[in-house]
Amino acid sequence: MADALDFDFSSDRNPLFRRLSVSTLLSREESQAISALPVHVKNYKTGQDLAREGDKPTQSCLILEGLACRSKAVENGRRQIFSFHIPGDIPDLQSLYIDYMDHDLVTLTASRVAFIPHASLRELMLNHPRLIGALWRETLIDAAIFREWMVGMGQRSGIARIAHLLCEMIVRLRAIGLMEGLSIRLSITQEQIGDAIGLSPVHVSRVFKELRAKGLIRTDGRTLTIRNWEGLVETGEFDPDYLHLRTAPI
Amino acid sequence: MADALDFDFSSDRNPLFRRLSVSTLLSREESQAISALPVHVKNYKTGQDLAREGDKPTQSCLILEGLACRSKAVENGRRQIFSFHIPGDIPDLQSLYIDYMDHDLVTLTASRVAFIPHASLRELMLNHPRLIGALWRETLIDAAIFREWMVGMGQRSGIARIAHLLCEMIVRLRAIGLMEGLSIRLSITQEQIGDAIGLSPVHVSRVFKELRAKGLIRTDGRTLTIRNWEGLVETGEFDPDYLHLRTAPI
DNA sequence: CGCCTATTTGATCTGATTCAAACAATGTGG
DNA sequence: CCACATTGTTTGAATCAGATCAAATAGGCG
Repeated sequence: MADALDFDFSSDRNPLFRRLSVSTLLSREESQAISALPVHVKNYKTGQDLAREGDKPTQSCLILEGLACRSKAVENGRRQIFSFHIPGDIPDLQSLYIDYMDHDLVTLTASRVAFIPHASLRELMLNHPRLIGALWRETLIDAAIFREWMVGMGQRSGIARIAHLLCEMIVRLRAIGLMEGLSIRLSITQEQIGDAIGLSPVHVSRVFKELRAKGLIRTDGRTLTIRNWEGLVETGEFDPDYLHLRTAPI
Repeated sequence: MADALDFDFSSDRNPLFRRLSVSTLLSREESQAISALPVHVKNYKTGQDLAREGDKPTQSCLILEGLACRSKAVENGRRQIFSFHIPGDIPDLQSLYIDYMDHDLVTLTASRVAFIPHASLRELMLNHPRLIGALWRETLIDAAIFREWMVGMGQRSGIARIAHLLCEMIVRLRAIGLMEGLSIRLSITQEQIGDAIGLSPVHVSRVFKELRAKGLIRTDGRTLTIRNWEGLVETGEFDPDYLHLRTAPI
């Protein structure tokens, strides 16, 4: 973006416009209506709550910069992470039609987030019915990703699950221009990866070692570099269709 | 229903009306519009496909009788079941805004299913905007259930997962009047339970033995009887909020 | 009845957890 | 800028939950 401190919400640079454009060809009027949405941008540090279990949000948020996750704490001090959210994602769009949050939404890095009142989104959809489908679809893709994670947790081995998650993050980050060459900045700890796919942090570490040993990836701090994409895809039994992104092959 | 061979789609007996009424108080007009939807009822035997991975459905279906599940086959001959669907459920409502099926929808018992064209549903929502939220919400609850299953697969022990699933089925069946006393007819094989929560059929059997030994349930063929609801809830760490059903306590 | 499909039980094996400790990286205040 | 604290990663050893393999029962049903 032009300026790190401010966002350009004008028509075709608007992050929401860009997001919905992936699936839906938007008209000038629709695009302008989106740009006219009243947004409220806020900065967050690592580990801050964007929404908490039990909240009844009156607005949804759009990640502009940074990384967030949705998670739920469980009895024994454990927690399950349901999804990681990168710029362009609208992680709590569901709150538009589900009264209260049944999970938390937390930043994982310093982040910049735009909030859009539910009332404005509802009005937008009433005036531009095609946007109903475009937004609804976002929540459906969300569910499709959940299903894919369920397949992993239910049926795949540890190494396949991690390889799959890495493939997913690579494809998604690449789609929004956040891959540099063959590297992504994966701002997630191994413990968080474990919370997401149901493995202990210790085992995540061992699996990473194995992925490195097999020559599939290289890690340098939090930077992840692909060494063998085909191999990674095969190991993770990864098929990007469920992301509904329609990107070029790597 | 009055007649086993036919369904009453008139206003307040209409299964879709009843379903949406759980969350939304519907007006007379809305109710009539729902009743006026062109539906096409069809009977199925056990194990038939209602939709297949790769399909591009032009209608959504509503389960009237019987039981269905959504599942996805994986490489090694395994499969993951994502959800079980009981009468009143609209298991493929997502196909309204997601072009192709990324999983299968299959009957698990003889079933009776009503199909509603997507075009009619879209028109219904355009004429009655409040129904947008009512229907969208159904897909969001769907995702909420996925999240809860993810918690189970990622964080809970085998016995907790099965207890949780049993609690879920009990609460859902009870909500539609399919619990008799403290018993439900659970028309699911132990193997299918295993496919749903990521356990081998052998282990499912052992866990059932344990649940019986603990005096939590009784099984008689496919009939499941609650012996200790509190205990079952505690074992499964079950909190029905995620179902968004608002039913009386058992 | 006899076939086919579920469930149960036993024995063995293994992927992943847990506990523990060392090590590396990152951040913080003096 | 260094010393120190904190957080994340790695490695080893012991253990365990659940998988796998194999075979015996038990139910449904044409």
